[in-house]
Amino acid sequence: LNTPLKQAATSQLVLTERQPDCQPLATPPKPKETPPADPWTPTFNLKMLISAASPEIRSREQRRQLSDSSSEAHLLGDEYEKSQPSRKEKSLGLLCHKFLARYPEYPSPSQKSYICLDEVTEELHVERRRIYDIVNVLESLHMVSRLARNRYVWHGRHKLPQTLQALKKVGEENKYIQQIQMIKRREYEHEFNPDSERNEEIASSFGSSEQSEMSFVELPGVEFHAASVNGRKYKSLRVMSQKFVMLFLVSTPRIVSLEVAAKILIGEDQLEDLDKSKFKTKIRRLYDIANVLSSLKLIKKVHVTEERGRKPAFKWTGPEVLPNTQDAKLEATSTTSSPPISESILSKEQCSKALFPSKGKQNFTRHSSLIKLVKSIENDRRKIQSAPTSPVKISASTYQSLPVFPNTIAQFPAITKHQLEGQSKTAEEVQMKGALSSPETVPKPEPSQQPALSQSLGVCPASHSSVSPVILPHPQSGVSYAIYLHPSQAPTVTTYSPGFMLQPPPCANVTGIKSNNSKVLNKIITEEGDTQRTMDEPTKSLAAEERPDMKSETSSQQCLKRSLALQENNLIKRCKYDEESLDTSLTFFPSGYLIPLTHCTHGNKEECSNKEKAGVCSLQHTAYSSPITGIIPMPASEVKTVNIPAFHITPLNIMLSPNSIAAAPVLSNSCLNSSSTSSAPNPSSSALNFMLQHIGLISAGVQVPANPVLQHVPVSSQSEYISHSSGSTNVQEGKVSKNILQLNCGGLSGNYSAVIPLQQPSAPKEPQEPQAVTENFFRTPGGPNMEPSLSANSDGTQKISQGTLYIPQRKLEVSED
DNA sequence: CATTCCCGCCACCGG
DNA sequence: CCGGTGGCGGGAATG
Repeated sequence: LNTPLKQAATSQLVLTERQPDCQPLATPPKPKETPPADPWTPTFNLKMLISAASPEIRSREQRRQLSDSSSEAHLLGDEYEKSQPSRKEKSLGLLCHKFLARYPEYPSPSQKSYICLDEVTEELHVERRRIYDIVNVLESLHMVSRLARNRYVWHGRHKLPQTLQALKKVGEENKYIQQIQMIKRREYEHEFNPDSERNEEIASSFGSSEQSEMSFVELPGVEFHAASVNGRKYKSLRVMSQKFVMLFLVSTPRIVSLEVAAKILIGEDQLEDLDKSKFKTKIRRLYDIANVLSSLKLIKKVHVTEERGRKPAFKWTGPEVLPNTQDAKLEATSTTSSPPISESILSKEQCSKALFPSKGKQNFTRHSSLIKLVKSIENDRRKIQSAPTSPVKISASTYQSLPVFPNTIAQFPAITKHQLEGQSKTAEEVQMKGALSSPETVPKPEPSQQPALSQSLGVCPASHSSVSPVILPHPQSGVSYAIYLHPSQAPTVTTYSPGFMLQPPPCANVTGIKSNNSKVLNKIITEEGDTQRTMDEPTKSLAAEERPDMKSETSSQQCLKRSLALQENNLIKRCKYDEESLDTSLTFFPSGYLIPLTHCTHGNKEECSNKEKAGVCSLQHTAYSSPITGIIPMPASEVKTVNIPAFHITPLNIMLSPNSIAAAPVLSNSCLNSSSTSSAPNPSSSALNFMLQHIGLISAGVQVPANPVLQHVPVSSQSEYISHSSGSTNVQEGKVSKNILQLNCGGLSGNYSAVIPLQQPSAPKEPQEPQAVTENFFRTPGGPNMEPSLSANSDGTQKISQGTLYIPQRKLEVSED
């Protein structure tokens, strides 16, 4: 009752009036007509321009609000009122566009532009509150920073790359990937037993999250308003926004569903209440944030369709984040206590401020952090003991080879070279380093000085390491890698992937592995929004999906829908596991193509598990291996067929006892941590794809169509095309032995074989099987070498040799509305 | 009905 | 104490 209905009534009126004359027909009610330009604002043209960018939303806009009150009298009478204030016109997204239009994306450093909230609100005709929403998220990306009351400085996108890099790093440090996995898994389980709460809530508690709690990620170069940012109980938007972004940067297909995001964000601070209302609120906030991010074109809305229906999600469309190679270098140089060099622009004072935010007050506020830490430890322990059988999927995608402007393949080489040589490079690139670590998370306040800083990289939050049981230093060394592709068992397998999957990427710098897991991945993504999407998105192409077989019905329908896929999979289909395997763990059953890559030179740069300091980390590796060339093709002979581990492999050496299933999750965590810490590049599917293209195995044009359906490209043709174009590659045959299907294919650089384990019908879900540990060993160069004890598995099957890159297949369906 | 998310109350906070 | 901030959630608009 307190909220005035305000204009609602009027608008309603207008609406109703309008409808009749508009179009009685079923045709979409949405008014297409563009409003006659009628500038009433200096910025009008700008707006128009902007709105042009966003197809949907245009429409006659303004007028109304202020102007009409007076004219309302007469206007009201007749409905020629085309002005339909419509909600969209007031959307945060549009507002944000307008806002952004006022400032240059890349303002010249010399002249800073300031933002005065009062002016903005006035010019844009919005309530202040809304501007805060926008500014807050911009602030979280360091695109603006607050100077004082009502005053902000506009930085534009200059800092964006660094920010993203920083966020990514932090995201990796938190175990977001795992958390996501966990959530999905739980969800999955719930599907079948709705009510049984089970003690699984165990799983529910996310693994820790602890650290980084409420910390706002700062950049060294960013000037921040004194105490403000760190100082108070910054409940959210800013932080939430950063975390949201982190989720994108960390998850492999760069798609995050609202639901998952909300859960994670909630879980992070207070795993206690899983309130429903809280969830709703979170979602609301996420929409707010998403709208702004969308305006920035960093993300776009999509829908993921799983068996359960489609859920709103967002896809990252922003720049990929580079591995911070140079970062490392910098780090090395600047390791010591001396202030970070970073960019010239920033002042030392500022840096220090950032690093050592004043008082520990916040620490107290965040009292919970300690508690959480403890909890997380407990959790871990529990997990170890009772971990679900299902393997955890981890995607270590630390490494993004692609710079910001991916599309052009042509650029690639150039860029690479640039990276290799250009040590110094632009200021922008350089600065990244440290400061990210959130000081406050650490239980005890750090006194002063040096440490924190630079280390973004090196320093692993103690908390993590302490918690995770198994942390192995991860040494580095050349290792051979294999790409393990998971053929989807699903009827609708994506066709194309297999085609190129088989090819050994000669020079990919692939190191990561990902294991997929359950249904989590099965989904269809529907994009909505701008139609004008260019070919790009290598990522999409690689996206893989794996699906549990069950539910074939639905999937089958989908299959029909998209005609593709069927055939090609014959081969693959065989691999499909029987239905019963649906139990989560099985889903994963490893099946796929194993592609041996070869040495991966790049080591992880530093993995400073504990002892090492950033400085120590060896960067050299990265230095010489170009992002793309990290791997040297290895002759087939050398390749050993390996069993697919349920898990993913990370550059760490991990040993698992065969039977400790529980260990899996834990391991992954530890892996993650370590991997995250290290800047070691992990392959990302996009990178791979990219690489393949680059190499010529796949033609750019062929690239997996973002939306097969839309494009109507028959799968078969596609695959053919691919194989032809690539020429050298083709799958020759597969033979099944035991439960392994082996494929051999000739590649440019030799023959490779792929192994696809088949599930034995009789085989009961073996709890243990998945756990097979995977590991690849890297020998520590100098130090004690970690002894790759692969032997982890007792039965021969379980072992995996070196790194394996597992790429789950997913069917992506993109459709825009 | 579900999804999206605008609006603005009102608690805070910093000055 | 005041006005800028910005959590937060109702419920309207839209799908």
